Amino acid sequence: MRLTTKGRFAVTAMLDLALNEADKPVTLAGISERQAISLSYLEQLFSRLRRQGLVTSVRGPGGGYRVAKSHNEISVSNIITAVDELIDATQCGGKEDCHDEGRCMTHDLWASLNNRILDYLSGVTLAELVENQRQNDIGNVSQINFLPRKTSVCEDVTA
Amino acid sequence: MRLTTKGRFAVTAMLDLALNEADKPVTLAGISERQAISLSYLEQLFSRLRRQGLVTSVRGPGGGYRVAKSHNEISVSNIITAVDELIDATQCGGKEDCHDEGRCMTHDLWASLNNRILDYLSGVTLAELVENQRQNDIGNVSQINFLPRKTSVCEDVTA
DNA sequence: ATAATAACCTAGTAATTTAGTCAATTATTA
DNA sequence: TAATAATTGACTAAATTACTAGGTTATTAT
Repeated sequence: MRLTTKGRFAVTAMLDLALNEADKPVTLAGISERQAISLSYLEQLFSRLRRQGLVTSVRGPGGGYRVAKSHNEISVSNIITAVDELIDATQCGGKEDCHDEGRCMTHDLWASLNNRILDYLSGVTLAELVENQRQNDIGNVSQINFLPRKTSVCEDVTA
Repeated sequence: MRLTTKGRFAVTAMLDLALNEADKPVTLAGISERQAISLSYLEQLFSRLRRQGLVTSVRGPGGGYRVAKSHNEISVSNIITAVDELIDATQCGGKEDCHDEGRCMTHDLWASLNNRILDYLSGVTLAELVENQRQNDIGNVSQINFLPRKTSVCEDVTA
C-alpha cells in the first residue's frame, strides 16, 4: 500500500466520473478539463482501472467511461491499489533469509500495518465521496468541509 | 499525508530503537546493521525525528538515540509526518482560483481524506508495535502475524 | 591531553517514480 | 466516410528516494 499523488489523481478522476455519468459515458477529455489532469496521464490511469474491472469503456463518438459497479461496491483502497503498483516493503523480498539472526522484523510489521490501512480505506466508498461532494456543491461551501468521521466512535481499547 | 517507503524506514527505525533501548542509548550504526538501512540515510531521518521531538540524542562514545516520550505517546502518523514532507494535493495550492466554475473539487476531498487517514494512523502507537513485535519474537512466529485490530469495534454508522 | 566514538551537517548522485508528451492504431457512431 | 474517443507503446522531464562521501563537533575513555 502506497499513498501518493498518483492514487489521489485516480480517486479524483473516479469521483469526477461518478459525479458526471448520466445517460452518456464520460470522456477522459472532459475529466481532463474539469480536474486539470493531462489526458495522456488519465489514459494510463484508466487503462489500469479498466483492467482491474473498476470502469468499463465505450469506444467511438459518444463513448467514454462508466463506473463498472455500484458506487458503494468501490472503495478508495480499490482505486489506489489499481493504479499504485504495490511494492514489497521488506528487504528480503518475502524470503526470510535476510539476516543472520533470522527474518527481518519489517516483514511482519508492514504486512500488519498494510492490512490495517487497507482495511480502513476499503471502508470508504465512492458512494460516500459522491454524497459528500454533492452536499458541498448544493450548499456552495467554499471552506474546507471535513467528511463526517464515521469511524470516530472508535475507542482505544488498550488497557 | 503520504505513505511511502521513506516513512516505512522511519517507523522501522523507531521500532528498532524502542526495542533496543535499555540503559544505553541506541546507535544509528546498530540500527543500520540490524535493519539494513544505510547509516547516512538514517542520519537524515533522525535529524528530522529529533527536530520533531520524537527522539533525543547523546553525542560521544556510548552515545546514541533514545525515544523522547512514552511509547504510547508516539503514533505512526507522528513518525511518518516527521520525515515525509507533506505536500499539498490541490492544484491551486490552497487558493481557490483554480477553475472557472469555482474551486477545485479535490481540495475538500483530499483535506477530508487526509484527515481521516491521519486520524486512523494516529491511533496506532509505537507501544502497540513494540508489544506486537515482542510477542512474535517470543513465539518465534515465522509466518505473517496480523496485529489485533483494536479499531475493529468501529461500526459503519451510515444511514 | 589525546584518541576514539558517534552525533551532526552539507553537498552531491544514482535509481526510481511521477507526470507528461508524442504518435500512432482500433472501434464505433453520425 | 469522416469524426470521435478509446487503446497502445515509446519516450522524456521533473521530482523524489535512497544512498555516498567527506567533513565538524561534542563527549567519553585511556
